[in-house]
Amino acid sequence: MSDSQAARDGQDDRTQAAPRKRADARRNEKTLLDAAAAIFVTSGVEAPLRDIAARAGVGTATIYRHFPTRADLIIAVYRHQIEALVEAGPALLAGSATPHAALGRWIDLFVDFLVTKHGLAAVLQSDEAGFDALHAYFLDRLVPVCGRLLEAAATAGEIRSDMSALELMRGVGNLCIGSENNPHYDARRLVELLIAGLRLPHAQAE
Amino acid sequence: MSDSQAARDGQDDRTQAAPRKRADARRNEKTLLDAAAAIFVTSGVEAPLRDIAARAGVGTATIYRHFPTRADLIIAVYRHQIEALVEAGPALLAGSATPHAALGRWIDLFVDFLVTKHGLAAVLQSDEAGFDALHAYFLDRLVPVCGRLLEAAATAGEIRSDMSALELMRGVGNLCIGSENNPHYDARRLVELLIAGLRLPHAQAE
DNA sequence: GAGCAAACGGAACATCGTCCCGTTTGACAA
DNA sequence: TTGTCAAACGGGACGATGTTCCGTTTGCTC
Repeated sequence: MSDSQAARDGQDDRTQAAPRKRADARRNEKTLLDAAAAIFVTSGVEAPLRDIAARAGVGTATIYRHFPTRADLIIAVYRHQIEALVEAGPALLAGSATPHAALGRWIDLFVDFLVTKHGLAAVLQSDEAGFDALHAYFLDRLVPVCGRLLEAAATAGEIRSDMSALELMRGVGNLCIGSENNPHYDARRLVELLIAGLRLPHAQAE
Repeated sequence: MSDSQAARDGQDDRTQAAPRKRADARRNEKTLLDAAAAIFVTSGVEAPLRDIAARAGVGTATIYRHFPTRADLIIAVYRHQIEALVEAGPALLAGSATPHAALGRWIDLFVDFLVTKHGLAAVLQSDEAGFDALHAYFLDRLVPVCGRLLEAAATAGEIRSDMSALELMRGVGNLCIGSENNPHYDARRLVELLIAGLRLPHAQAE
């Protein structure tokens, strides 16, 4: 639907239809998204807006100007993080020692993203259709990226090749359920074990 | 841990071990539970404590004295409502025109209870074990009561007899998911239809 | 570089959770 | 029954957070 379309060529929509924002406004929006993503990871999606504004170095009103409700902010961060994950895939593959190392780092970023994703689910309880659209968009964008990382690692003989990207991402997602504010459950560690478990016995240490 | 133990033999702990509370304290606790249950139904489990205190006719500090955290209050209301549902079953059966009418009214009370139950799930995200214990307690207590209502209605020839209490309660529970603060989804109406759908064609109007 | 509208920052305000403290009240013994 | 005291109470104070307002700044355009 229009959601996925808007998401795909988002910037075109904005620079095309809208009367073009001022440069500082565009800069602040991006700064806010980065700040919010970082704060969400450490403090959850219910973190005080003051904290986010402070990290971004802007006033609280600026957040309201760009994102009228918290749901708007979370959705924007969600899209922002998906784009970041899409770009991070090839970059990590090119910049890491081995494909498996790249996969591990990408999954780590993916775990960060899941905080936002789960927060989004909590915020969008009432909007089943909207959430489904965002979920479909998330799958469309990230499954291929994860698939390419898996494929590269499998081709290099580092990991077993019978694991689909969808299956892996579901597994990671499930490991992270209910891990917020729970000191007795370290999802990230378990995810690390899962990724480590993908390795084939004869693979070299990275 | 102690939570699950308290869940199993809750009242015994209180009347047995504790040095017996003052009469006004016991009275206020009960009043608070009733008030909170009512407020939860209309405003959800996140309702301001002031509202609950006001309805109960007590000060806000009194809530903290009885229930240090909101989770404690929700858990206590949860137990309180379960006991109320257990007692309501036979009472409705005795006082209603037909078993089917009693079943309908009981399910209506059950829907009220689900607001608390779902709120409890949200609050106890981190305490998987504690929630499981409370969930098991809920099933232990209510499935037989609902079963007796179903049985009575089936024996009276009012409803089909191939519906288990567990299945019905699950269905009702699922109908009520995500219905909070959602103006486009009237769970109670759907539940009514479900209960109406139980009737056998030849059953007399109640 | 001058003017204007857009955008900004931070303080003011409103709401809610939490805690404290002076007062009231129920329980129990004399 | 009455006196005593700890338990319980009410409500206001306080801190944290969401939201809005307004004077100031900043980036576009001519």
